[in-house]
Amino acid sequence: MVGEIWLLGGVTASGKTDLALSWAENNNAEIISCDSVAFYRGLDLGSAKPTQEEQERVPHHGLDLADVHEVFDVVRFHDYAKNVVQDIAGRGKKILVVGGSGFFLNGFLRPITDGIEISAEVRQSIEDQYQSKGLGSLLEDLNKLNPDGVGIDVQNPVRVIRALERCIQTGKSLVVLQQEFERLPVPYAGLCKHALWLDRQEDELMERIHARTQKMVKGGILEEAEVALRQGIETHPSLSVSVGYREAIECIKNRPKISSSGLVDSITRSTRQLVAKQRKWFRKHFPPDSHITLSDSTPVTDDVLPWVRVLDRTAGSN
RNA sequence: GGGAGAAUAGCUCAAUUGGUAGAGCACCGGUCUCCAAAACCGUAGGCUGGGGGUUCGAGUCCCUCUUCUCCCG
Repeated sequence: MVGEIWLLGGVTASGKTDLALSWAENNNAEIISCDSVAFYRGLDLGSAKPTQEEQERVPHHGLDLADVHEVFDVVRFHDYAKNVVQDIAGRGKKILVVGGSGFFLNGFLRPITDGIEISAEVRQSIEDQYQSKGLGSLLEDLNKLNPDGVGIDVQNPVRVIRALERCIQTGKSLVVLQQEFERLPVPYAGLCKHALWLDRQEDELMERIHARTQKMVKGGILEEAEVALRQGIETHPSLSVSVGYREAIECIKNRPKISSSGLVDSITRSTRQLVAKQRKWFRKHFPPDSHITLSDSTPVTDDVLPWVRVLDRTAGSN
């Protein structure tokens, strides 16, 4: 694959959408949205999905790919993204990936999944064991299969379940699986990769978050959440607790106890928590010096953006 | 004007008959190869509204001041 891919990350409400649109227009690019909520149909307000007009300015991909009762995880996303990237590159255009979902963005830079498919039987039996016998039982099994140690967060059920699934499915120890994982080839090989992430001055960011939340509530996040509830969002483990929808669902269930200003407050708080987590994530996983703090008082032009070229590691090295 | 109750961590509240002040949430920090806007872990935080008294010892009992809530006129 030959072409150029530009990864634009950033915290929520930092101004990714505006910057992405103008950059894409100036640089002959198409946009791939990398937002773990915007993948889903019907979740427009909570994800601050680009409007119809915005989508007409620049071709968009990565939006409205699944229904809320499905799980569109990072594997499915990158299966999809690989094809889209190839298409766009084939048309001779640049690819601008935009989003705040760091884990998904990371999949453009390095392997993040091992490709092991867990059978429904294995998955179900471990889930049943967890429900009936608890985490300790899973840990016992995991320790038996890994006499050399497990090296994972043993207090986190999600981590333990994933690890045990892999050991049972493949018959290999975690150490071996880890070694195999480290030898996986770099994804999107051959593409010239660049990365940048946006932050914004604290006072402006707080204002933008508040404005965004009010727009969300006034625009009808409750109605959106009611539709999503009917479509089964509650069976989705992460969407049902994503920023905006968690609070809206709680509000719907407790009517009329929660006021609209209470809803704005709780969504604002969750958004700030998300921003804090995103900052930590980008600081740790994106290249050093690839970040810029935007401010209304100093508008940026394309030529001052600190894009950092990301060189592929050779397989097996660190 | 009279009566009752309350005052403890940033917030909501705990603290057995008086015995070294705790929790949840928030905040801050950290972990994570497929639920990632998820999940998990950790640190910090209080002269218990002010002042006085009783006691070996007071968040707890007594007096007083301040503030707030409710009730009666």
